[in-house]
Amino acid sequence: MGRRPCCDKQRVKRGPWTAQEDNRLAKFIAADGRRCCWRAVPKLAGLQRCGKSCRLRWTNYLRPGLNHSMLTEAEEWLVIHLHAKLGNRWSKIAAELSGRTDNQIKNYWNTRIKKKLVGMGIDPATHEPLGPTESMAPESKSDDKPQLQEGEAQITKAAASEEEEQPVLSSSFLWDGDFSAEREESAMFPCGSFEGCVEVGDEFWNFRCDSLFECAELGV
DNA sequence: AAAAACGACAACCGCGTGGAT
DNA sequence: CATCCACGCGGTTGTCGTTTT
Repeated sequence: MGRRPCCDKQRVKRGPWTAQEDNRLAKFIAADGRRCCWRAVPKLAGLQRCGKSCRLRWTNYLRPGLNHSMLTEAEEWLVIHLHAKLGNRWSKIAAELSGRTDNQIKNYWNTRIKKKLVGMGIDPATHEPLGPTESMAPESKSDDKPQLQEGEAQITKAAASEEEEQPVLSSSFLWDGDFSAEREESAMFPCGSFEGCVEVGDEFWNFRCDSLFECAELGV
């Protein structure tokens, strides 16, 4: 429909941001940058970037409170679980994880989780088993009291109070991957079941896994 | 040691949406 | 109601570091 481009691509700098640019943008936004629209920000902050680029840099990298470390196992579970529920709604998924951005979640999904799921025989798009092994389907275990099987984890949203019983999210997914080679700081829980609760934003999520499963950085 | 391949992530792009006029 | 504008979202690409050959 003949939209106007977001910026003059001829005059605007592109590519990776330098520390100096980061500094300028962060200082400007911290001062009173959010009182004007993003389009005006680069001009006022003395940057040769377009407003869109500034907004992206701020929201994905410079914004206070961002967690730039790798996702924890609990966060990975949450991402997989939320993706099964929401699909590629990265911003919605990111909103459930404090200090994470949609871009971060999206990249993590595309580069790591996707491969893990494929390696486990699960279609990342549908969360259904790949190939003819239909018996692996999560729906096939819809008993009232599901007994978690080898490598299976369950995540439920913890009730906000003792009266409030209904978990907003409650389901399980198969997990028979091996993470042991990936994180040195990980702790192995070689047998039996392991349960915990992790704080994500202002909410608490319970998780449980039986049998061989690695749990890292959970702080529970 | 050098080149090629691969992986991870930052950044860009186009489109949709909602508010203002 | 139509149009403009700013912003946010999701998909894609580019860049750089690491690993493999």
